[in-house]
Amino acid sequence: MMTNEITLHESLRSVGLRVTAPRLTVLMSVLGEGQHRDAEAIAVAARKRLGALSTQAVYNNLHTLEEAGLIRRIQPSGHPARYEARVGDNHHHIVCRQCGLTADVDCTVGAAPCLEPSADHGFIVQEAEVIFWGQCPQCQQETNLEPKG
Amino acid sequence: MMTNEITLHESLRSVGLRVTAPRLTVLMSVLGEGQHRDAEAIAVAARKRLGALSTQAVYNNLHTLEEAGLIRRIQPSGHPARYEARVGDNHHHIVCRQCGLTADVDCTVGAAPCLEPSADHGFIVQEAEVIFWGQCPQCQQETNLEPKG
DNA sequence: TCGCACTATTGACTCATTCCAGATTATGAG
DNA sequence: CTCATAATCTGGAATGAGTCAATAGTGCGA
Repeated sequence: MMTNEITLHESLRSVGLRVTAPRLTVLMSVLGEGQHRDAEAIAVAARKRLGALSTQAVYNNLHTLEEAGLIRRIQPSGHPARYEARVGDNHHHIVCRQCGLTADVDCTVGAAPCLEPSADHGFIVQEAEVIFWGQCPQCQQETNLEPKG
Repeated sequence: MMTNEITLHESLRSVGLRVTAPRLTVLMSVLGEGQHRDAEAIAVAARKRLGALSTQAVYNNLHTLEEAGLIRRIQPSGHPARYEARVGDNHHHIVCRQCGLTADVDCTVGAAPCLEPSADHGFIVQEAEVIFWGQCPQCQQETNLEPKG
């Protein structure tokens, strides 16, 4: 706990960011249990520790931390943006169409597979993003319980 | 023109949809020039032909047409949803981070590449979506014109 | 031709996120 | 340690994309 906090403190400083209670807490909330949380969930978690925290501060810090490369944002179609701690490795995500639950997926192919589009239309390609769409275990159960589809 | 309209009329009927002027026009606007347009652009294009059309009707029809499989929706992170006509083949998209311009990309690998995630976490995987992020030619130029990055 | 289920319209409303202006505060220089 | 200041936080208003709900209108099969 304490140790962890000191470590986070250092990683903030190492990327040239000021260390504030809100920032530290937001970072902890992204890194902590229940990965791939959205801004709202992160705000709730952070407020639980700080007592109070403005929504704006949550968004500010999420952006700042993302720009600094400490966290990563994923925004699945039709769901609010989610944030995760794993950065640097290129893994993908599987998202539940119903509830938006998101999980990590390591690509079987190992190396980034189709990151070289055939025709790039003159675009400079910076990054490839792969999202698997499906249904999470929880929603599968709920669907099965209903008599009609 | 006329011929085209008759064809669209038939394809609507073939999927069991009623043919109304708004619906036909929205479909034409998605299919027409300037692919990958967002709802707003489609509404503008449709109004140009019809004189008037409610935003709601545009959204209703986009959903209806998508459910019927006549058009496809893509929603790149941070940009409004875009619609395209190509359906059935599995191609991907390259999106400009700055302006959101979207283009089609056929994957070099041919068959869908990494569509089999290693660990699915109990998810039922329905579909894989690949988005390439980059910078379109237009925005490249504008970036180069600015002295500072 | 008629009726009704499907569509369109209008306007209010939600949700995630951003903008703004003023109050606080972390941090480096002295 | 103290101060100045630029970065950060707060509260509230605003935005933009999209949805909901009720009423009016219409395509199309009988």
